[in-house]
Amino acid sequence: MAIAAAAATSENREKTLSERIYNQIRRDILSGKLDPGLKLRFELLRGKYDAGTSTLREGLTRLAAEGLVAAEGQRGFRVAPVSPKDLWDITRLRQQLETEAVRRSIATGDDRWESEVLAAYHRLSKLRDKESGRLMLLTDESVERHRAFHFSLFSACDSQWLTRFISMLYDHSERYRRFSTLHATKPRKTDDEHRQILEAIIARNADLACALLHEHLERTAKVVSSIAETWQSKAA
Amino acid sequence: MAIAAAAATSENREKTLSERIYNQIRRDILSGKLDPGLKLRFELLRGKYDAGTSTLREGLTRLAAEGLVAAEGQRGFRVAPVSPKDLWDITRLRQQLETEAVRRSIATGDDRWESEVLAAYHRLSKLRDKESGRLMLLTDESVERHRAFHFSLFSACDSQWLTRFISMLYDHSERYRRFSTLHATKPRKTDDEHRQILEAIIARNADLACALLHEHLERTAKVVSSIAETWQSKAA
DNA sequence: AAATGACATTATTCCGATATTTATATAAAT
DNA sequence: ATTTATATAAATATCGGAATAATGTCATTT
Repeated sequence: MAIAAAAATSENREKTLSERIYNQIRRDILSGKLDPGLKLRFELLRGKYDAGTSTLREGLTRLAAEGLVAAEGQRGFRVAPVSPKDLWDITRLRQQLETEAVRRSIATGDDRWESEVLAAYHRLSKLRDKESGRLMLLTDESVERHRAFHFSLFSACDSQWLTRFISMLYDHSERYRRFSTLHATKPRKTDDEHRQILEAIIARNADLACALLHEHLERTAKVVSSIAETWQSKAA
Repeated sequence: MAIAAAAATSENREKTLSERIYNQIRRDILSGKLDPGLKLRFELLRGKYDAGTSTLREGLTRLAAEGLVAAEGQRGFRVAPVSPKDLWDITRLRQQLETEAVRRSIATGDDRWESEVLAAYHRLSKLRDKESGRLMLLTDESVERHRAFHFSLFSACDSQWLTRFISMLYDHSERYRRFSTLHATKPRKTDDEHRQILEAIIARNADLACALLHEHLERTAKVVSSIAETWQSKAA
């Protein structure tokens, strides 16, 4: 079910060129291929993404509404800058919104939901590297499974707006995470944290699950911001 | 300060045609001039707003990202539909986000912030109709002052993301409120509620202020949804 | 009733021309 | 040398129309 939904969003949704362009640029920003603060000139983009200016503007405008690119009056677009303050702002809100969503999920979710969480965790934990035994966090596949796990935690929450906001924040976090992981020296072991959250969910212990999730997000942000010395230069 | 900021957003920001178009259509949707579910054909819009298709698409795309218009693959755009469920979804989130923002404001706000809240309330309460003594809620001026008051409550909260989300939800709420007020028989007296919130803020009583705000939003939503029988037809 | 196919409508996209604005380089002045 | 002014270049913003593709309509056929 979750897999089908993921496939639907990445293929069925891309009916128009505009959608494709939007997703392409989006991916390139989230993956760090386009550095924060980078000026996005149309001449360049037209060649790179093979589309007309109108179509490009549409994609960029949409990304601007999401906060992934910054648009200034008559001065074009640039990749949204990053900053520690922004990271912590995002993290604080994620903590509040995601724990709220988890609570709602636990309150209304059924067995099917539980099994979905379990399945999502299973798919995520299967991503260990054969040799090192560590999770591989930067492949497209693992990024997708990581996202799927986190979202499964509150997939039983039926608030469209809550899900939407969480989704926006998650994507921004993901950019920070990827960006920092590129510069990281030693990877963190997140699997334990994920499993603990899973167990709390299955046990229907909302308080525990939320505390663990809260802490999980806190730690992630700490790791990311600890490698943030190099940011300032790029953001400028 | 708040007035200057408001003027800046409505004039300085409108450097490009795209901005103007976006704001115009936005206003027309929020004010109910464009009914929920209405198909937005380019042929029509080009005449109505005097702009080319590229520019219009840009505006509509932006509005779609905000949720004020619905965009479907190759089937164009339409004004976002309304539903009781959506209203309550929005209301629940507003209650949570705005109370959080108020708490943060009370925690960090200084005297200047307090006086801003007071001033905003004063400007709002001055809007009573000379004859009936009731608040006039549908003029542009009163809509703006009402918004200014609500946002002053947490203007000392420095979270960009929180403010942004609240802003999005507020606008959607406003559409519901306007829409229902058009069909309302007897207007509600909200002035007392506003004043009570103000007093709790000045007293720095966070719990009380949040409880009052929570209740205020609850009542507003109840009034709006009670006049919602006519919705379904329009949304279709 | 369901399926087919022709036709009109609409959405999407690109392109080239133009106006406007911003950025840059050069020269003049203090 | 720093500032100011001016000329030049570069980039953005916009339009309008043409080409393409998808969708919707409706009569006809099965």
